[in-house]
Amino acid sequence: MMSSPDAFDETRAVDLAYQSIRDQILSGEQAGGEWLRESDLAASLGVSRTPIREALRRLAAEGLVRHERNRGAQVQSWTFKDLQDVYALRSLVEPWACGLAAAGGRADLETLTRLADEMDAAATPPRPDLDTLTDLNSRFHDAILEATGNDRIRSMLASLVQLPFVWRTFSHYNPEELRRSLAHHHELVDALRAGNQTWAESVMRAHIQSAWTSVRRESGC
Amino acid sequence: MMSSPDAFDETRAVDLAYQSIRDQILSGEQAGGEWLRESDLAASLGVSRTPIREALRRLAAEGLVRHERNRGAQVQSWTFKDLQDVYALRSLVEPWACGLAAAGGRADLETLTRLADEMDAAATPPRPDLDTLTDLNSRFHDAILEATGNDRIRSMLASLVQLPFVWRTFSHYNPEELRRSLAHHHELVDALRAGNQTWAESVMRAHIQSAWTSVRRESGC
DNA sequence: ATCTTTCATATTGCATACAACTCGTGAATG
DNA sequence: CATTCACGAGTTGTATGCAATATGAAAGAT
Repeated sequence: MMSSPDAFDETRAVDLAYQSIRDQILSGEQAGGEWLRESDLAASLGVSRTPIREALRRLAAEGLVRHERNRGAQVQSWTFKDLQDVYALRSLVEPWACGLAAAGGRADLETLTRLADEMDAAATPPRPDLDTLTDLNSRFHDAILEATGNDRIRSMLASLVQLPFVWRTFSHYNPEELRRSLAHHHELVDALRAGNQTWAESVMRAHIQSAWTSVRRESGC
Repeated sequence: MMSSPDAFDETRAVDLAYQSIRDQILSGEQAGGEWLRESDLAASLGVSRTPIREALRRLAAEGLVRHERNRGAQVQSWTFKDLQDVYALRSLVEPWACGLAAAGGRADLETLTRLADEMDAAATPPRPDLDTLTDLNSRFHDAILEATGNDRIRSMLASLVQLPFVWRTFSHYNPEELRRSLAHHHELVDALRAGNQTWAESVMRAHIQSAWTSVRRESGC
């Protein structure tokens, strides 16, 4: 699951540990609140505690695990308020970034188009492939952020989107919502191609608000 | 310099290392691009390489140092574009957060008033005390973010404001700009007390744009 | 002379051993 | 019976030794 962005070298013990633990968390294999014992992880991955510790600290910095002094790390557990906070921030920053990308005219329209098409394909099989959709979706959004030329936005939002990951946003969509979400992506490409800042910003805002509505409904709050 | 937020325990080697290295960077003692050798730091702080490594990784996650595989860590060096990116993001997020705080009405007005007054005091001596001003300022801004109730905003912006730290924003102000900046703080408290979202948001935006103008002028760009 | 190869050195990456700390358990005490 | 204290098992924190990797300079080939 979750293709590895080549910055990681599987032969390195730290990266192996980081990815493995991260996948366990994002896949829901490890429930929130679960303790992550260094010895256990080290034994199960066949490395020593040293790289495990480093991986855990990295994950703590990203907010995926909670670190307690002299007690260890546990999988971060999320509340509805966390989701609320994340979507509030995303719906402020990401539309703005999208507008910036449109105004700058540096977006990689070929890649964006390809990603949007691939998402269409991943959605059509008898059963939509949620893992692939999630992966393509995050790459689509990241490609837009990249086009802003402001790398700080990317790293800031990167840690934000991990929570929706855990909640598996796409599994909350009904067929019509999924179709609408995919349509938004194509509309975003058009807005970027037109270089229309307001249009791009508005579509992205609608896109996120729409997602938030689905997530909120499914959260039962 | 830089009062320690009690989350740190000076008896712990990691925290000692983290704070020490961080202070060296923020104070400008270590120039950008300088290599941070684990052995050197370990020897100079009287601890082993293990906690040094952990501190360096933490600083890397916060963007203060740059880590290169199998080569080590060097002090992150900043360009004008980095400053530009940071201020662009701050002037989007922080005014919004300030408006949120005003609408929420949960701001700790006593503390904010006290901080603003203390900054006035720190600015009046023959020579303004820039270190104290910087410290009080970051606490003032953080107190506003806290009032939003959205903890993610705080941690997000925390990593952003470190760069202006390095650039020692206050040393760029001329006397009139300093006076205006302090006046903004008092006006922010009034806007928050009035619960006026638009007012609070606007003052904060003006506050940041004003700072950006000073910084840009002094950067010679 | 210039380019390539080899090797010494410095540095990080990882494994392991030991120290310090946390917390539950149970005995001792009021 | 309730409370406190002490202790021991389990876990994290730190130190140290060794392996792997990168860099630069010297030697050799073209």
